[in-house]
Amino acid sequence: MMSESTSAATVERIEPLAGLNPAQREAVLHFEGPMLVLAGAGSGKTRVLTTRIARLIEHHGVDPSRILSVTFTNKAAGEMRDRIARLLGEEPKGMWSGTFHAIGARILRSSAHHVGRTSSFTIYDEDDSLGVVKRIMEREGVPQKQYSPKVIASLISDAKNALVPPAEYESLAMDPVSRTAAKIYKQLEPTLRAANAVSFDDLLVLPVEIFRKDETTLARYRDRFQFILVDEYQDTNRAQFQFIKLLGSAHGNVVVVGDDDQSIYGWRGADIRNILDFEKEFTAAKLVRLEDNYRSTPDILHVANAAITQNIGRKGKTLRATREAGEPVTLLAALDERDEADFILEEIKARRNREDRGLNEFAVLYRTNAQSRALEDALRREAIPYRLVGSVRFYDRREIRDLMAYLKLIANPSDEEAFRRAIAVPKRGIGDTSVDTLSKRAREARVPLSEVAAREDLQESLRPAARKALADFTRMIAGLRERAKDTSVDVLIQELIGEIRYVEYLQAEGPESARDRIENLSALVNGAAETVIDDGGEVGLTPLDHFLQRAMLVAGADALDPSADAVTLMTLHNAKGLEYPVVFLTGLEDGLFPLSQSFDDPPKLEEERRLFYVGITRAEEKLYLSHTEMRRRNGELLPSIQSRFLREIAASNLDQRKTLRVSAMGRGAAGRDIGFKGGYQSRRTHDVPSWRKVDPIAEAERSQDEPRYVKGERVKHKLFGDGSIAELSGVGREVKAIIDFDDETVGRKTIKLAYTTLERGQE
DNA sequence: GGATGTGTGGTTTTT
DNA sequence: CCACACATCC
Repeated sequence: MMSESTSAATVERIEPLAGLNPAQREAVLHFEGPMLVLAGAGSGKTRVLTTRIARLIEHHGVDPSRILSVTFTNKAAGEMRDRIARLLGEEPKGMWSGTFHAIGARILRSSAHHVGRTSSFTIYDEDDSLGVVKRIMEREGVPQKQYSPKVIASLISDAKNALVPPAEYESLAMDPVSRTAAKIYKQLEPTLRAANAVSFDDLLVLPVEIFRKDETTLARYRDRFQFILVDEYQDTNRAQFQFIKLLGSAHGNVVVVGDDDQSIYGWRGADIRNILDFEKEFTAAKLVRLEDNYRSTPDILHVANAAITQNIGRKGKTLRATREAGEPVTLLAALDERDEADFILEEIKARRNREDRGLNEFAVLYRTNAQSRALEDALRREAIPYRLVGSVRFYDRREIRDLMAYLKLIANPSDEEAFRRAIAVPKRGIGDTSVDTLSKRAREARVPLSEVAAREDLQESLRPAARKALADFTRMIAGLRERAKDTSVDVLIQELIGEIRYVEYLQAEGPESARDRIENLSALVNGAAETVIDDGGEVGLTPLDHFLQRAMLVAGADALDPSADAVTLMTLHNAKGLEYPVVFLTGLEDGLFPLSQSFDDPPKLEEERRLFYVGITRAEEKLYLSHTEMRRRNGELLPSIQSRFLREIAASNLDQRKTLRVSAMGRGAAGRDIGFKGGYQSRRTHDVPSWRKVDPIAEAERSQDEPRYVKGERVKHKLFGDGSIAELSGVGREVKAIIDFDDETVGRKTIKLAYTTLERGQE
């Protein structure tokens, strides 16, 4: 295996263009000027990109340091680097490659003063930013009950990604929610600035702001990056477009590669206009289409094409198969998510033996992270190793966040979020009320929170005990900050853990959970040790800054080690850009995939369909599509309807199968016992026999067409007694009623009507 | 200030 | 089903 790839690389090195089809060759040979490459799934675009970069360097003599290559994940950036290195026989030294966020952070480090930060600014993740939003809302007296901080934060995030500044946003805000968001947005920037922090979105927005504001800085980067390449261009947002435009429009040497059919980040601000505007902004851009698919069998591609042609808004492109015919695509009906997981498990075991496959050749994909659970249970039961991508990110674990807060505070004394978290854990006699007092003081005196903590003259309102605790805390952080100057990050973390007696703290709160958590701590220490070796920061970052930055920007898929012998479990979004011989695409049920939120919103539904298309095209040899008859969702067992996406594919293209439990169910009452195993029975499904759900579509429609209850109507509930309907909301199975019950101990309740038996009142 | 318990609300996807 | 905000008590 090893020697094989080495020799392949040697061959490539001698003739890198060999084996390219005409379209690929055209894209590779293109030298200067703009180019848009529409690359279908599996059409060899990574190869095109890497070969082209290698050619720029080797054939055209372009210095690697003049190349900027933007990828969607850090892992993709690393892989691209490796492949180029193999083509060239040496590292492309000085080439910048990474995600927009990583590149933005890098630029910001050296130009931070333009936007009121220092080079050790902290990057706030979503949770941190949400915390800031909440605190501003509190300060401004905005009731969080009325305006959800999450909604406010996401409106602000949308505005940033569309490059709409606070003042402009305010002038556009008409409804109460947007007006509230505008108010918070206006305060957000000064608050972040005071904390010497930036949000994720700022990593894109602030560089653009600097480029626009400061011609010298812009010129520096524009002159440096003579050749710009952007992968996964369909998922860029407006801020990213501006970024590219500012850097690239002068010389026009910009190549973007994308596939409008795989645009799945509209909810994050990705804007399909970017593809159309590219040809407007970069006039006379060359257009190349890669439509030959080298990845999947004809059967799989057939299904993929059938699915995606249902979309109206697309440029239009058909994948052509180049591989030989293989197995048909299997459509599986399972009883519930457990049954589905069991089937997948059996198939994996069978194929592993029969076809001599490694576990890393299998991937199980799903729409939502919550779906991983049944799959994990099944795999764990049989001791089959698996790898969960994304989900609870390593850095999101509580124990890691705790320590990271300390590290952030050590690196950046102004970081208020970090201060708050660090001082709270472990408990040291300073609670929220004290911190709030200090924080208020800090704002009045216009100094960072940590300075108030260090200055006794600003703490007169505190109890003596709290003062003492605060002084100890401040001294400890100062000591660690001093240590950080000449200590490696891993050693620093170890000292920190000892200093705050963190292991003892974890053990005190639960001996059995402590084991896992302590293990994570050593993983953090190991990770820190590796990062330092890995690459020296070139912008004069301290090792700690560098470590923190990396930690904040890793994606779920970045950690994926493809060589490990384990089944991969991940969301469809995480699967972008990956491929596997055998793919299971699960949970194809209306309301889950596509999600019900997209039903009455055609653009959203099309995005869901593109996600489906992305999933299908991950498969090389064998694809399974599965759905269940019923599924547990948020602790509720709900009957499911086969996804409309499946109904769009002609049955003749599919090998249709049922699990034993589903077949048993169809035969009669016996199915019920098999279906509902102990504990699975839900009170809301009580006397609705599952096999009666053979035509759930009709049922869903029926319940939609009949507004069976009206506001004010009197009803009787089996448990809660009589009451009257105060409010009705939702459609179909989602109809909910708020009912005021006469019994005052019951009071007001919100009830989902579909599975509750209500009797009509007498009045 | 902090621990413990209860109600409530929300729940898609992620750099 | 879970996480979180809030209330209550120590």
